[in-house]
Amino acid sequence: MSQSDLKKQAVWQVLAKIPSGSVVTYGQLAVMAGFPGRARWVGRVLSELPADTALPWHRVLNASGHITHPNRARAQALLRAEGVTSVNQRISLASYQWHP
DNA sequence: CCTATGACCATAG
DNA sequence: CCTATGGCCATAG
Repeated sequence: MSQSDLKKQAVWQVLAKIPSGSVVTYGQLAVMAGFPGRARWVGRVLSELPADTALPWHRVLNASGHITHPNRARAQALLRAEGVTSVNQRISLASYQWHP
């Protein structure tokens, strides 16, 4: 078990707790996992998730409420099924952002 | 060691 | 809205 694996697990655990119908930003996820200022790294961790993961990767957006994931259509479809709507590719963080 | 590259971010213009 | 800049940092070459 390497240190980097443990750090990634911290991210996965926080991600798993994000409830359906809400979203968080990469920066927030980084803070919640205990790595403030490392949003970029979090994005990298998510990019390594297997395609068939059960984790809600689609609930993570960039700071401006845009889906940055390569497969935007899929992420948007999943979010819409949870009641999260977007206007012009933009999601209102004010309305959906998760506040633990 | 150095450079390049990201599912990023805040700020400035 | 857009680009540029500086910061962040693991990974790859």
